[in-house]
Amino acid sequence: MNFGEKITGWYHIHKRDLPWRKTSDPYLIWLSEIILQQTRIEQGMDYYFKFKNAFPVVHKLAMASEDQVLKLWQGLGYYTRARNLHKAAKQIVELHNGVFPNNYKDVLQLPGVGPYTAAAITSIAFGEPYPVVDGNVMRVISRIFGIETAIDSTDGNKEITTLMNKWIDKNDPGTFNQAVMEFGALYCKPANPECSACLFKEDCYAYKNKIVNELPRKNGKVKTKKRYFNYLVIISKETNETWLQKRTEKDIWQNLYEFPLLESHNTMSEELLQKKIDQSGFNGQQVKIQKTVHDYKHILTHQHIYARFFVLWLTPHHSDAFMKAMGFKSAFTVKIQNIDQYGISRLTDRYLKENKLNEAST
DNA sequence: CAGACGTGGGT
DNA sequence: TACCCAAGTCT
Repeated sequence: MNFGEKITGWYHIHKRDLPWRKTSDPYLIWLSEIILQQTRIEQGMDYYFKFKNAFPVVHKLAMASEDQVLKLWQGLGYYTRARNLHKAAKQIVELHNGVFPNNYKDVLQLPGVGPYTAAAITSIAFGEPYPVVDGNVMRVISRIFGIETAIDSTDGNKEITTLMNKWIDKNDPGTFNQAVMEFGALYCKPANPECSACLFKEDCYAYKNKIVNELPRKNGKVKTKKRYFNYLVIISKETNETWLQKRTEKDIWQNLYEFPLLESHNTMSEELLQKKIDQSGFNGQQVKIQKTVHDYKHILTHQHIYARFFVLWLTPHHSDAFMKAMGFKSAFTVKIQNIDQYGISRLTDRYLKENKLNEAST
């Protein structure tokens, strides 16, 4: 069986018409690859166009601020990708004179670019013979060739890479790579694969042995943690302002903005918050919890966040003292109508969309 | 090398 | 509901 010929033949007939397949610009191919890491095409598509429009060339991206890049990335998740994208653009301008590097070794040096992405970019844009090994490829190869080694192990990855190296078309590695991925996305899917219509029916180890649903094998899974986020939505009606702060810790949503946050080990009641305020040294009489918006359960891969938003009304003068007493050192005021200029998480975005801050009087 | 890191869709 | 997973990388 000539796997390479068969799968590229299939690809020429079945491939989807995707925007980043219409270009040979390594910058745009890189952009699409970063956006598509761990992300479905339907989910990343809009972002590809947004970034392409805002930053048509790498130089423009390098000139932007990180805040601008994160704002545009808002809602896509895995925000490290956005920060690295920006960092890499600056690096290309400074180290490569604004010209996108044209070989595997140099591309691999860019922040946010690992073995998969470097292989994808250089094979597609420059015809370098490096095989891609992503989730699709691991699934397709492990099923057809019967790799039973766990794919989330070093050995498993190595076995897949060896087979891809064996079959890659040195004359057109980009097409071969995309063919395997496309086949994994459209036919050899994780659940309910199209085995009855599959051109590898006669060859596929998993199909012949009736273990399609057991391959690829995987080892580990991680436990999910519960976290309790208590946001303080502080409203100064006199100035139409609220307070925000930037998440600078090495944690989720790094460098995005949010309301001042009190994280706790358990649910925080209004009474408990009131108590914390009293204990802060701030005169608790001057602040009243107007309302509490709770029941926001925000689900991340390995974290369940139970969030509630306490709405507090304070005069500008009192809110200043309040923030100081409560220990929010880096928080700052912002006009309510300007909040949408800040990059925020889906959770904060959802709250904002469902609650009008300046109509909090009811 | 195990654990982090988002979001949304499917079963 | 809970769990899986999607064109991975970094620490």
